[in-house]
Amino acid sequence: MTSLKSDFLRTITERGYMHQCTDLEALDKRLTEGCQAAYIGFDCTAPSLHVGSLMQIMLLRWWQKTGHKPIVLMGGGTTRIGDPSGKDEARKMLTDADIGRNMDGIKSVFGKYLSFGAGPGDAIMVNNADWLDKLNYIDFLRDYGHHFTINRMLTFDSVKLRLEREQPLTFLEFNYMLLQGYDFVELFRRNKCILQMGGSDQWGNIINGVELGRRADQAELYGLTSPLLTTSSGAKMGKTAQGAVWLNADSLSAWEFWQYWRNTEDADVGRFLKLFTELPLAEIAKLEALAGAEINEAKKILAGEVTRLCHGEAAALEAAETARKTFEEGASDANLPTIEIAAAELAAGLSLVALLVKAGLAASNGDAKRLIKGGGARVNDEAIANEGHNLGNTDLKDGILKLTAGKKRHILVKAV
RNA sequence: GGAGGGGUGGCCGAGCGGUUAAUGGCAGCAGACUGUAAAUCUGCCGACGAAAGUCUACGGAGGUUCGAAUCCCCCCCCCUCCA
Repeated sequence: MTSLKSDFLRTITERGYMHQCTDLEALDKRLTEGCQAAYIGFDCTAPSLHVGSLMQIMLLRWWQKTGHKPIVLMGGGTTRIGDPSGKDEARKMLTDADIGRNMDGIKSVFGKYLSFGAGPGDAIMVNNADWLDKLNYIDFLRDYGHHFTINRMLTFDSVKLRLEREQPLTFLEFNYMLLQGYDFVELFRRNKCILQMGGSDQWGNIINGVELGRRADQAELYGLTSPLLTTSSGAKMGKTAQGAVWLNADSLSAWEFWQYWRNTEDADVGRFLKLFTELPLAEIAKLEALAGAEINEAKKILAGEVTRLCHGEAAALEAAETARKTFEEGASDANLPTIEIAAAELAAGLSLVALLVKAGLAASNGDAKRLIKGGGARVNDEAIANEGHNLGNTDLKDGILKLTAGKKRHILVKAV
């Protein structure tokens, strides 16, 4: 591995992005011969990407930083089919309108990580609906179908696992890999794209593209995957109680995003610093060596760096400061998530249960009661164990009341 | 088309006429211990209701019964084998 000559491969190997590569040596050589194009495809299944895609985004960023051209492929066409990779069941069909909306939401995040333009090293964004939607069924089968054997397709995990688990796999989904394979060939033809990257669950799909390129165009294409990320305790990356850790600020606030990284498990700090920040490796080595409570400093740096990339410097600093005041001083900070309620409603006496629900700290009245009964509810940092507790104007301090559920979830309630 | 096996709460998976809002596990929430970590231990874990209680839930629709997730009929869906 130390023999790698290209900046890109050396960097991503050192930092832990590398899982599998179709031909590491040949790709390494290609990359030393000047600017190349590579792509990663993104499904349009939700209005925002989440941290599960962050490693892929960082790969494209390193790709560009090391002198190459990134292509962001929006799966406007393939999302109409649905990738069966790693899934036990077909996803419900998304309408074209949903896909369009999702794509609009997803697009915005790339501008923060990549520099787009018309120059040779500038990133571009393409939508595979542009070519997939126009495909003619019979033509496609005749031109490309004969390059794929069912025998081979059945050996890919996305298909094999479904069959082994006796879960249905529809013909629609079965076709997905052909289309993704065709995407690669299309991007090779259009943009001289020679590399497709993706998560390890995309290996089969990527291989199909590489092989199709060789068979159809005698092209030498490459594939590279990143490892599936789990936390040290085995959980899939990017899930919290509230759901996925979204990258778009309107899906998840910068504050919550910062908090997610701040709460990284000790054992993951070094790994995450390498993958999700651009700090030099020497500095990361020092940070991850911190023992005991000191590693919290490394977590703050991690949170700050990742948030800065995704949400900007100002948001990152603000989140850090809010966290400092809230957790280290035990004070309130005006930048904590805030909801507003009518002053009259509070003056008339409002139950703590109702307010917890209103603030989103409890899912239902029953949930709120359980929270209170369990000793997890606090008003202005004072624990309240009485389920029937009522709040009034006297609970306001400068027109604001601090509501807390558990140790970490704080909401400011502002009477207006 | 034929034969057999299935569809249970976010997931896995018991139950197979009442005491079953439905065992158990996972996930989740809260508390304790800590460092806004992990592990561990404890409690909670359908909705509404102050409560009594009411409602919703075991693929869908009917039926039998005092009473059904459990029995019967029809329908839908999935899996396996056969044609």
